[in-house]
Amino acid sequence: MRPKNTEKEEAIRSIALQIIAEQGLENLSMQQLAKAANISPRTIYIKYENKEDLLVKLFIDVVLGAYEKAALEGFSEDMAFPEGIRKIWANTFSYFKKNRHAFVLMEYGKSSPLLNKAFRERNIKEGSSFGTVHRFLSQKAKEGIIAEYPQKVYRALLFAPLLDLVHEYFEHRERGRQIITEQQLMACCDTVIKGLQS
Amino acid sequence: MRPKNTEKEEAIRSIALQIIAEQGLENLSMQQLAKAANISPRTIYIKYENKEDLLVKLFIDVVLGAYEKAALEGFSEDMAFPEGIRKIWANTFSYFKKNRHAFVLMEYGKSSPLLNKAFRERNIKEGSSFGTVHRFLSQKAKEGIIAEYPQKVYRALLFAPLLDLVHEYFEHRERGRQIITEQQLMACCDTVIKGLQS
DNA sequence: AAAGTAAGTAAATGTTCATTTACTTATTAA
DNA sequence: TTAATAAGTAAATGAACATTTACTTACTTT
Repeated sequence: MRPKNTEKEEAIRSIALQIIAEQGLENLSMQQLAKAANISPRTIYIKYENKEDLLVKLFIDVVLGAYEKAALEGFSEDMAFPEGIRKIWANTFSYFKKNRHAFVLMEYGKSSPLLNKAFRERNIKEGSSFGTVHRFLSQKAKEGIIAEYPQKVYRALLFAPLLDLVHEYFEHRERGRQIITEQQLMACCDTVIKGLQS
Repeated sequence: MRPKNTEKEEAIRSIALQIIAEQGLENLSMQQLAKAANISPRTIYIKYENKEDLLVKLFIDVVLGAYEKAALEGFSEDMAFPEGIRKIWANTFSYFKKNRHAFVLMEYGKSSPLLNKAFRERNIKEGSSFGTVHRFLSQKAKEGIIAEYPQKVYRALLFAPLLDLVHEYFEHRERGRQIITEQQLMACCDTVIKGLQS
């Protein structure tokens, strides 16, 4: 049996992300993707059932999976509250700085019904994606270190500003202006931490 | 001269938003839109140059314009810091609760390169969209009421969690669970305010 | 009341889409 | 070394796409 060429699979994935980042999810076509990856359209269908399957796998496995792993690198539930949050912020910023294309598909996850649904279904199957962070926050709340809120509220307070600043970072970087520095980002992180601490 | 039928224009806009919210921007087609609005495809082209023109006008005029107006209803630059921020949060929540379709296109504004570009160009033309809020925050920083940060950081801290919670609100509402209440939202708002205050 | 005109329609245009068909190639296991 | 088989290709398929053409309708102005 002839073995799969993993180089081609990798090309499909990275070029798909590139097209999505540059032209938008709404302008990605299978034929264009095949052409850009220098393969036949049929080859994509050997590796993915159809276009939706490709998009969902790109989003869940390549983008979300890799991001979550990177975000939690060196994080542990027994860290102090500010220490743990700062670790995740720093990890996230440094990961996406090197992976802009992944970040754009991540943002589509908020708007596209297809990706939204895939995200929900994954969370039901595998439990909440950030189980470790969930426990970390519950523990700190129980200890009285931070105010008691639903997890959704923690997530909004702690991570929404972070992702917004990553977006801003790219917005500026693409235009040759260098505005958001790691220092500013971490100052913002401390502000969020301060708001939550009792 | 036969006058334009504004009912038809309104139908195009509201049905386009509905299709985008339910099937995604990537699945909106001009023919489907015409059919759903009970008009000929040609009629859309009387009112809009092409598909991109329609999307940009929907995003900028209908969605962003209406939202910004609603968000600033009753807001004034001389309000106290917590009072002003709470007003914008309450306005935003109550506006989007009644306009879910608009919120979805708003979220696409973060990911879609076309809408992103349109947003940037509008801000250059008309000045920052939230000029009033910009001045409000600068003033509070000058008075030493809040820490000094770039406007981008204020925006990330003050509004990103709000939009994230609106997203969560719909996620729950669509599934028959009623989790995020106005009370929880405003508690979250107070946490953000507390973090920023010196 | 009738001429002028923009709004509106139905149907068609050529293009591009996702996906498949019919075939070739490369690799492994016997 | 060759039979078996999955990986891969080039080209085709029919559907759906954005947009236009050729025409009709309805309103205003005179």
